[in-house]
Amino acid sequence: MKKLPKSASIPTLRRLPKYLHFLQKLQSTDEKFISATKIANEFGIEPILVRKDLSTTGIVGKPKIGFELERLIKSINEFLNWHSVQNAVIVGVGGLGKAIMGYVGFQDYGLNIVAAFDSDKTLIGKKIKDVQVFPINELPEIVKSNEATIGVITVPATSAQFICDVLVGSGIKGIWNFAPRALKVNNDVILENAQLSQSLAVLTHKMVTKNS
Amino acid sequence: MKKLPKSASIPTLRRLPKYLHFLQKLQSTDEKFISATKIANEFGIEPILVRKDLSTTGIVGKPKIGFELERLIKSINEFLNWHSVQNAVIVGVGGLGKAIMGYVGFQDYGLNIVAAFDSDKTLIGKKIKDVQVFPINELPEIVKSNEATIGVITVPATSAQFICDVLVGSGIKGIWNFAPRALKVNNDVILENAQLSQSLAVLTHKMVTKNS
DNA sequence: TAGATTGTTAATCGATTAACAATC
DNA sequence: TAGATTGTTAATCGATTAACAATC
Repeated sequence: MKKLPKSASIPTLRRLPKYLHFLQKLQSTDEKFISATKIANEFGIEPILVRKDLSTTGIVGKPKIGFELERLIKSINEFLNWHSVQNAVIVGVGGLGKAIMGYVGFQDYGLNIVAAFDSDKTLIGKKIKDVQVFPINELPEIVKSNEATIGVITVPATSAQFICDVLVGSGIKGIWNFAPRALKVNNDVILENAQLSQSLAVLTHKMVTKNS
Repeated sequence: MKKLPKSASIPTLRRLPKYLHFLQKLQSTDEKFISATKIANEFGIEPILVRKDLSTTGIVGKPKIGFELERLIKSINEFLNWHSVQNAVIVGVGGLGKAIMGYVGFQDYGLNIVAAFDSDKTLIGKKIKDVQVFPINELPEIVKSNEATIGVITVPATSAQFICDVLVGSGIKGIWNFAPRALKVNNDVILENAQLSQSLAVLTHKMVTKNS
């Protein structure tokens, strides 16, 4: 029986994809092992922090040698559940929605966008990078028939909560919210906010205070 | 003499925009005051955490009444430096680049994108939502003549470091990096990573472990 | 006045860092 | 063997939470 992964802190979860990108880049070289020290140097952080993060994923390294590259990549991918494909739908085919629909990199994260939805009739029936746009009223049926588990919200703030409710009502288990609005969901649904403003706030504030 | 804002923790900086969105929504009602308790309830967090965050921005509230809505919004905006306009350039006019160029909401964050750059000759000279696309070799001149301070990187991972170096060499003070690659910058340049994978990792991992 | 809320000070909690034995 | 690196245990640091006097 496969044991369930323990949960990790949010800072750890946010660092793991960074490591993964670096490790995948290394795959094109002929390195077979990588040490936590080398990873830490790449990101300017402490080696012990990398060791802790990696051990959270369940991997065991070899003293003096480090971690086997292939196994480490596999361990992180499995820990994040990126090794299995999750079907997702996206609601809101504006600029950001189109960008997400067209981003092939999500395949690396196991995210498979099976359908898009929008209230704009001129968009319905069109395809953006192989993903077809449907009217909102077909959402519940399409979510169920595709066994989609993740709903991506890229609608304007004013309709975000309504769309969220439709998604959750259709059986969606995880909401990835890009709309600048706080959403309310049941306890059994995971909500992750991905507003660009959060990241921009860190940048602009640090720029002002860097000399104080 | 205006005193420089103290620096805040990253968790605080990431929460402030959320409060701001909520407060701006409240502006359309006739509420003039808001308490930290009400804000906390909106986001399901502790009131004392909101009070600490708000006091970091320098605002002082009134016992029993709360915070004056207008002044609170102003205080957060000034703390994040969103009240003054920062000129920015964006490099990489792919899906995500176009989405960011077309997002009018950045005006609320004081971000003014003055020019875009791409190596694709078929894009050069075109305009996406009033932002013109230029060749990379014109970047230093345009950054300087516009006094741009922020560089947004939406190019593929393989060219991200090269573009970053060009931006920093042109005098850019803050890098907002969307490319899935670790970048190296000088100490006097602020780097903020905004990879979608960071946020997705939190979502997908939590979905797997929610019952453990 | 009584109740609600602020802001300060102290306590707790959790994440990061340090120390070090084990080991390839 | 000696040096480098892992993984465990303990210490430190910083963020969150609790307690409570001040006050509109």
